[in-house]
Amino acid sequence: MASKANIAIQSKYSTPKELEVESIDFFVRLMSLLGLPRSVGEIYGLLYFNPDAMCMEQIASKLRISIGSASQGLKTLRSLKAVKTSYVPGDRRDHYLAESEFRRLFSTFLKDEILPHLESAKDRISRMEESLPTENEEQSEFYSIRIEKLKRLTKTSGRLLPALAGLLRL
Amino acid sequence: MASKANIAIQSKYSTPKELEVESIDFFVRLMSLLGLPRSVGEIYGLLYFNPDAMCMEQIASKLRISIGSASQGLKTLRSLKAVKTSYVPGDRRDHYLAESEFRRLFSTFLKDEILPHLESAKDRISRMEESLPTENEEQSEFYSIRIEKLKRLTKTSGRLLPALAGLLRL
DNA sequence: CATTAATTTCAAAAAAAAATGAAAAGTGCA
DNA sequence: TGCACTTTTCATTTTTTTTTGAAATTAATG
Repeated sequence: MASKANIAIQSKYSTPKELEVESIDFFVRLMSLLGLPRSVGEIYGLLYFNPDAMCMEQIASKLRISIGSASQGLKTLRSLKAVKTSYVPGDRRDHYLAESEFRRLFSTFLKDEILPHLESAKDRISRMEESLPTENEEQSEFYSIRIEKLKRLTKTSGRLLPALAGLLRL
Repeated sequence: MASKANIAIQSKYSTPKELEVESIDFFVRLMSLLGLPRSVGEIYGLLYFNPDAMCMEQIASKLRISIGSASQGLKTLRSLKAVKTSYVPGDRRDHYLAESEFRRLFSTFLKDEILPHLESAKDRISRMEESLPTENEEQSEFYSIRIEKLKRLTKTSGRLLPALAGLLRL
């Protein structure tokens, strides 16, 4: 009980309030651009400027969100490889640090959220080609051209997006 | 009144049902990836494989959505430059065709939805720099490095995204 | 083991986003 | 100008997403 964790044993120094607020704001917006819930942005924003690893309870109470949200949010961030856990001796709780390499975050996001859509898009385009009408010349040309454009779109995206993630050596 | 538009005077031929369904499905997903509502994807998907321009009422009734949704959705698509209007003699209603150059759609989307966020991000980072603590050496170095990474992120994005749109000559 | 602390899960509540449709506004034509 | 048709607007409803918190699960410790 003496090692109860709200006795912050090894705290280096604490994030200036102003910096913390701006950081949370920044990442809430960024994550929401990626379609992720506000709580995920809040957690990442809080961790980003924190020199010390934080446990879930600290995160939830600092952000005034429920432990359910915190747990869910951390799960999302873990799956995006946007946080890492750090071992704190004498404390059995998990402690979290922000992964500050955005490249990892984005490439995981691309792999998990975007590329699967590209895959299913390819299937869908195949099905389109099968249902192409063949009777009328002018008619089938119109549809072919449209389908061709969709193919180019998916092909280009499939090449460009991963390249993009690679370029992001931040 | 004789020119009532459901008498489809100049209809070339009609989209095969299967193609239409797949197209709507495709674009509903794509638009939702961009954070746009389902109705916007439905409308664009319907227009994409339609050789003839359609008026709002036709779109709404074909998709079984309200005219309010149709109006809103077309407004969004117009602002993205994803549809063009075409004049139909003897009919005063607006008629819509899909703009099949995706490049335009994406570059408008970037300009309208992403770049403004990048702008405000720059401001936010400036504010962060102002609230950087200066007392402690090690401390301020940690924060500086983090801020530096945010700067690189916004700078890289600001250069990469427009380039991306340019590459998309589909 | 049994206990207690930490975390996850998930049904219900709250909040946010989207769709509806009727009323208001706009538009062209006689 | 006035009428009839078309489109937009927006308060309300519906749907979807997110959050909450209590219960269930998991895991460490004495």
